[in-house]
Amino acid sequence: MTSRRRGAAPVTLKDVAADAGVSVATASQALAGRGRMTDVTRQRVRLSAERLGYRANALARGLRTGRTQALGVHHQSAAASLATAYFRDFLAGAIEAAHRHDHDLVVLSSDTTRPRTSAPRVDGVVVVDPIADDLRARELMEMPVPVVAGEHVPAHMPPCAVVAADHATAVRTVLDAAAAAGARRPLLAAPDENSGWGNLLREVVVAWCAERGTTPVLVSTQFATRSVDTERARLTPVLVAHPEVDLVVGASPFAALGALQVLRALGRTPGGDVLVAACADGQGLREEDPPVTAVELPAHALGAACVERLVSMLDTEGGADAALGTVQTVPAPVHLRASTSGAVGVLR
Amino acid sequence: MTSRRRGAAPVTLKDVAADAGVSVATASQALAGRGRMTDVTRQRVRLSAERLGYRANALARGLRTGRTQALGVHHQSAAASLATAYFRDFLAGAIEAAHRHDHDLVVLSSDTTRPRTSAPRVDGVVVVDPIADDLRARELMEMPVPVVAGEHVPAHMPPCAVVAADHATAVRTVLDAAAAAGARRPLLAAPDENSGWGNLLREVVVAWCAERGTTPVLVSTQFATRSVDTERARLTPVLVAHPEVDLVVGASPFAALGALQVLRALGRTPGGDVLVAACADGQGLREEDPPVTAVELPAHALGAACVERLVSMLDTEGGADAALGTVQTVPAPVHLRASTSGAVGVLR
DNA sequence: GTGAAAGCGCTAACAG
DNA sequence: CTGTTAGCGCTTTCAC
Repeated sequence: MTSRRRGAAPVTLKDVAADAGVSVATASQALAGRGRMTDVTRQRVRLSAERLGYRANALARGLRTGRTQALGVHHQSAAASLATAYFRDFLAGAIEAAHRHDHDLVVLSSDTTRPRTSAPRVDGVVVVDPIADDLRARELMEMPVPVVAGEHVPAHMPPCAVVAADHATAVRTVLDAAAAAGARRPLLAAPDENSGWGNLLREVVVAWCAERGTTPVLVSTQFATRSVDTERARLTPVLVAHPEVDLVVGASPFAALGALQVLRALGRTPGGDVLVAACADGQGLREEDPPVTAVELPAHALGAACVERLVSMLDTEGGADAALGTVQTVPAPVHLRASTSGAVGVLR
Repeated sequence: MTSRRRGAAPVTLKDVAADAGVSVATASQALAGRGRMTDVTRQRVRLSAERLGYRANALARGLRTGRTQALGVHHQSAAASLATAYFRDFLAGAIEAAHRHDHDLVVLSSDTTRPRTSAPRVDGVVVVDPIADDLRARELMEMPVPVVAGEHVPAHMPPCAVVAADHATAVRTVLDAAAAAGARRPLLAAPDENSGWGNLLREVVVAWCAERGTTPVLVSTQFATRSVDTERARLTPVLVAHPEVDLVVGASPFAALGALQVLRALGRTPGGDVLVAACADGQGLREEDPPVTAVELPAHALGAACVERLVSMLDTEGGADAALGTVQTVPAPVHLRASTSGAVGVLR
């Protein structure tokens, strides 16, 4: 039996070797299936190992081999973020993928008050939603460890491999749908330049407008803001000053919901004389009247894709360097709803 | 600046020592704030470390000190379980607590098809919902590492410290409420003996009945079962055979919902001539007609409490051994709803 | 005050 | 075929 008392000294390779009457080196090779030796010896070692309940010390192995079979995930305030469906689903996807490759998944301490005293014992890191002023994220991205960013990296952060939702396509779909329903002057409320996502949304909307000979009204929000009230306060003066706006695109559900409130207060009719959409779907949006058109962020798929990418970088010689700055994208379905007036349904 | 190329060799203590013109030993002590040396030397070392962007190698440190500053969580099929509010909230609580103590939280690979090849590099492990036939859980509990079980440990598993919701008090509250509304013959549908939770529920209900000179009807389910249909199929013959049952207590929401369906099909009136309750709250229960009385499992608090307990065991000499088999309990509020007929409201 | 040396448990190169 | 040796990066004891 392998059952042993808690607190008993762990069984080391030395113990196994002694028990089997071979040297540690031979024992190591026997268990790893490497090296050349008689099958008898190998079996003897294996038996000893099993009988003693031997488990290799991952620390020692990692120190020697440089691989730990563990991957890290970082998200600013990971614990609080678990309350959001996005991070939760992302994490579930990441865990599934990591376990599929027999790696443990480490949720890295996101205490931002102090830097890490030691480098995390992981082979690579996924940084979810890298935000320029997140110190821990920056710290991780500067470490000599392969990093995959889940979502675009803002300027002034070290480059790394990126896996992101295909926001460009999705947002264009939304804009086209709104244009088909008559919209001409969009307003975009998106996170400021600390967010790569916000930057991308701005780029896309500006480009789309330019193609039509117009320019969007732009409002900056904070990535971490999770309140309809804040967004409403921010949008009110802008919408008052720009009565010509006939399409409000909010990055977050909160921005879209805030816009809805402001527009109604201004006597306008969402889904009628003004259209509204969000670049990230959320429960509240479906339940509004009118339901709000939104991009479905494929959180689960993104989490899995980030880990898959990381693993393949790890498995490829020089893979991490080759991946620097390259972007892999995951489709983001668009849910067209009544708030953009025209057609209704899902576009994948 | 500390920014360095990806793939560049990590800065080791040796580099720092060389840069500061001292030995590795001195460098180590300087950074740890231990040892006796002039403040000048210490500062010089610290400066070098910072300038080079030194981060201690957690593997090497762990190998030497036996502490890794990381804790593990195990749950059978962790990834799939993230879909449940329970595990998600539990994990959030655990992560918060772990980060509070500056530990990383490792979601251990729950691939049950093969045993771990190496022991996880963690100082302690939380096993959520230990199930007797979960091989990985058993494996972890047999390792020479402190373990805290989140929920009661079934028979035939190694003993360990336990943190559990106070099901006994909660279920008695439910039973008393039902009795006050006239219920006399309870049926309990709970997971089989592989689940410590199921065992406890049975004990409590049997004891409660014994105090009233009766015995409950007992139905066994599987812990992993997450479907109303399965539960309905299981309950149908039993409820047909026992028309005298006037209170159905389901361990999971699924069992309670299944019971509701069966009872209605049999022409009975939940909340009227038969009462229904669940030992774990879930979204579906609140939305039923009548809404179903249920115990709120304090998942977040449990997750946090498990980690806190683990940390305190780690900090106490011999704390792990002392904790073996002891149970710490977390209050579980009871939501009395119309399905148990009488009073309605929350009891904490 | 500071450095040299040993060793945590493991694996990889090279002897025998 | 198997054992010996060296060393991953760090901490700790003990000399100097």
